[in-house]
Amino acid sequence: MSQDNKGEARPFSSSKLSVLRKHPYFCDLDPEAFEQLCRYAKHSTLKRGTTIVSKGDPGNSLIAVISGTVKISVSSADGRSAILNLIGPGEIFGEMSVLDGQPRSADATANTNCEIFVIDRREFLPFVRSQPALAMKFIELLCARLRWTSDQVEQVILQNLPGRLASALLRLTEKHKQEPKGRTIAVTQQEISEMVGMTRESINKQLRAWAARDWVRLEHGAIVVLDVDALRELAEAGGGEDA
Amino acid sequence: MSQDNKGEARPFSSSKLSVLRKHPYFCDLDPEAFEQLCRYAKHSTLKRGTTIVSKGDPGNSLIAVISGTVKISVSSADGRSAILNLIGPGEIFGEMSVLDGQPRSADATANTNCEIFVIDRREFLPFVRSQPALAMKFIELLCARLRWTSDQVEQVILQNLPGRLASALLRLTEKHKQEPKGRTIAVTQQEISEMVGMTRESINKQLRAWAARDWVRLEHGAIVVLDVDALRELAEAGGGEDA
DNA sequence: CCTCCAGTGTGAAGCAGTTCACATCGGTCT
DNA sequence: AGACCGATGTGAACTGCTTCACACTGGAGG
Repeated sequence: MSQDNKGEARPFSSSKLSVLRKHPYFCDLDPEAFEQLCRYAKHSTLKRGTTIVSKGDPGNSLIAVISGTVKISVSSADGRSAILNLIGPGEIFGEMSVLDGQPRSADATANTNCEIFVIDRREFLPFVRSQPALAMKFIELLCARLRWTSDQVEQVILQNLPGRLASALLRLTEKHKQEPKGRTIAVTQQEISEMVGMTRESINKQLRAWAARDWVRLEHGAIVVLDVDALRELAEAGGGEDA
Repeated sequence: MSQDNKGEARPFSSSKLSVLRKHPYFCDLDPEAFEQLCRYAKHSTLKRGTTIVSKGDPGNSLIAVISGTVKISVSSADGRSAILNLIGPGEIFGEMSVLDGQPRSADATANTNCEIFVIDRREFLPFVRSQPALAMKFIELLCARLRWTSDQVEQVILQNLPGRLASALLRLTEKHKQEPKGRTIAVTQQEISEMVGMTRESINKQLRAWAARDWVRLEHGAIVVLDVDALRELAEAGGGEDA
């Protein structure tokens, strides 16, 4: 995997894990159960670009992101790749293989330098079975994932470039809705293009057109959404005509 | 909804429910639990084309298909629609809204005349909570759905027409793998086109080309896959070059 | 400070798939 | 048996996006 796996056997580190504690998936979980879960976690730091899991691998672990972002993607034989999701601090991924025992359905790579916690399937699965409340939490998580992915199918099949791009930007602002006014999405145009399944060049041209109308502002490695309503209208119209 | 909802208050009908009993989701469930589940079920018969649920509705029920097939789809403002899944006898749908309480994420319509059982959320949800084994079953179901949908995203973004079509046919043969030799898929070309997100005309031309090479045989309202390996090769190559 | 290089910006040419316009075919209903 | 309609088959024109080929620019790191 990586050459710099520090802290292999550090079972509990409450300051780091507090990031997880705050997240919707865990915030209203029984404190005792959460603490027990933490005991299984192994810490790792990863450099940008490191492969964490590969599609087809046996899925032996659940991963929680402490800092940085992880890219969930798939790639084709000819090198093109599609980004399915970006996982940020406090979120988890890899739960699907852990829960159903099937191989990994996608690749995961560190999109920036990352800190992660890894929980082994053999320890985690019995724990879920014994904690009905936690099982219900995971059901909710899977439902959320399914809605996210279904949305993506819907957009890619039904909408053209402007519509898809608008939808993708809105979906990303939803996730990152930190400050009410600072709708800054920290993604490159290349990344967006791989999320919506179109070329970077096409995405760039569309974004420039919107920037000229003050719907968005383009920064290096980031996009600031200025006019949410305009984008929402486009997304809902399917992008048919580009006002 | 529909004008011909017969048998509104028929709580138990073991002959009909045996179709469900055989299905992977329920086959190894505790018999007593299954029987109790059945008591909540209400029977309905639906004519082809009937709307069962609409996107955005509150999700108050879980639906099991006894006979016929149900189409899960979404549609855009301009009338185009995308098929997300086809649900056959013994399968269930609508579980997502029941489990997470969010609105329906797609439309469901009777693709043929159908018999269904409907289970109310208020009765079903406490039942899942009280049956950890059933909760784990639903976790597996959600994982399977997520894999199906992620596959669809992957294909639509990464592959061109031949690749997508090949992948879609393979996915459908997987579901219907009844007899080892009779790989007949009962879908119209229109339906396939809405699953892969391309026009019927384009799909028809590609299918004809394959029929000329004896990779498939075209029937009315059905496609018979003759050369699975040829299609698999195309699907894995992403459809790049069409041999 | 200067050198990289990942990220961005932009035009011209090509083509995969759409759109539109039909013809035919098969099953079902009366 | 005829009428009807959903499903299939097919060509010609059109177009949205890709492909390719560049120039630029800002920030990180020696």
